[in-house]
Amino acid sequence: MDKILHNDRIRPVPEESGPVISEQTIADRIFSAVMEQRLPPGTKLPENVLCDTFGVSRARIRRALLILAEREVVELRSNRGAFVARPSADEARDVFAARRAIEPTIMRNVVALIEDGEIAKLQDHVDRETAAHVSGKRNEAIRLSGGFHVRLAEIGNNPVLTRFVEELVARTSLIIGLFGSPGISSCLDGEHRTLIAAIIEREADHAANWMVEHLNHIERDLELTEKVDYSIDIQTILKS
Amino acid sequence: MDKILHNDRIRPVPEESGPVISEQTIADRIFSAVMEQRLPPGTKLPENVLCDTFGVSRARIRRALLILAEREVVELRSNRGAFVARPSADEARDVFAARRAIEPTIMRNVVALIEDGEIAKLQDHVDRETAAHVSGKRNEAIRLSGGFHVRLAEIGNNPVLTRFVEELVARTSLIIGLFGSPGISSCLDGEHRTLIAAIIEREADHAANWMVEHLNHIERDLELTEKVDYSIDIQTILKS
DNA sequence: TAAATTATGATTGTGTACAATATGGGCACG
DNA sequence: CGTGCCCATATTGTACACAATCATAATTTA
Repeated sequence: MDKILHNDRIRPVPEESGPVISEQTIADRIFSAVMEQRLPPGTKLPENVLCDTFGVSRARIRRALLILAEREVVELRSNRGAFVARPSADEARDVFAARRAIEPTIMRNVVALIEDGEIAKLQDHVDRETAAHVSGKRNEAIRLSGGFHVRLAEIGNNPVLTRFVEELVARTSLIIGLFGSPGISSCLDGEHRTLIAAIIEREADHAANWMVEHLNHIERDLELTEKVDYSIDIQTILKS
Repeated sequence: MDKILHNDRIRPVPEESGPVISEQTIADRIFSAVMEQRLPPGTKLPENVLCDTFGVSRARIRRALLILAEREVVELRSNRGAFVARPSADEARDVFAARRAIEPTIMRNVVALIEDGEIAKLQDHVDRETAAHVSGKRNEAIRLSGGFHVRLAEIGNNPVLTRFVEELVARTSLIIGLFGSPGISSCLDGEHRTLIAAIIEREADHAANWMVEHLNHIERDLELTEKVDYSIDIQTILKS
């Protein structure tokens, strides 16, 4: 298990990548792994393994884990360690509600601010999404799909909202991993194209409304029933 | 300076308050102090002072500071320590834009979910705001004013959005401290009453629009020009 | 006298060692 | 044979001490 985590889920950092590696970098790498569903919800993240993986001391790993806990993608249980978060169905609904609150605004900002070069890049991005889909590269497809929303947030040019969206997109990956049906996600890149079309036409209202619809569709394709892992809940309940 | 920080800005934790004090508690206390403008922007937060203040080891203080840095209310400068954040004018605009994206949604949720008892409590809250205003208790007034928005978020019953609002309200306190004219804030509790009126009438659109207006008014009363603190910038620029 | 430079002190960053706690297996007992 | 208890082990939490870095002040020189 540890070996698998070490060798596969988080790739060891290359030796030539600078003398030290910051906790921010470590957090980002784990964050990316979560976003790409290489680290499934509930995965234990032992400090030793992460120390070996990144070649740093425990102190730095602990800071990285604390950063991730603040972003709600990692759960720190006292004296038990760090785990990739397992959002509940309620949390999932809250995450989507939050995205519906924020991302329409981002679409309006994008329509107001985007330049032609950026539009071409967005279309490129969606092309890569489609390519990943048809060639069955699931991780790649998931990464690009979330990255599209983050990219829009960046174009929207509000770092505060961008940070929120980054967090929400990562949590959405966890949610899809927990509540998603495996085959459903094949329609997402199509909707992304619809969003781009609205952007091109500079139709802020259309763009905002399509974003809400898009998020609704993603949420609707989930099975948001409490698949409680009883082995965990019994433990937690009985201890308290 | 350190003595002032120790004795006044952050009250020493009472001795009887349990054997240990968690980093979350420490972070919350500093967070509250920032929100109440007891800790002005740019204030240095030396680790050993905080150790003495809270009676804990440096390790815990460092974790608390990292939590606060993630919430963007504290800035960690490498090898120089922790400082209360000094938002730029651009950041200030972004914070208000983010609030305009999120808080109208919260108002809609409030209108949909609030119960009569909660309405009475909200009115109580605003009464206390007014009382603090007329009696000149500036800190109290600021705390209650921000707390009103957080309270609404809690009633909105979406913990994800609530956390975002908590952060944005705290950063708004810093922004008002930096860019606000001292006497302006006397109209806020009046607008809060308008918001409550819209909630009572269950007019979701009104409530949402009034929230946007309210946030616009707060932002408009600021002087969002870059008041660069040259003493700081000169240092940073000349060294690099 | 003023500016530059070095030296000193204080503060932060980091690694290591130890203590506390939870997990899992073995053992006794019902 | 199943259940409860206890001990060994592994992992996390915490404190301490040392190293690195930066700010301040004194000193020297032009």
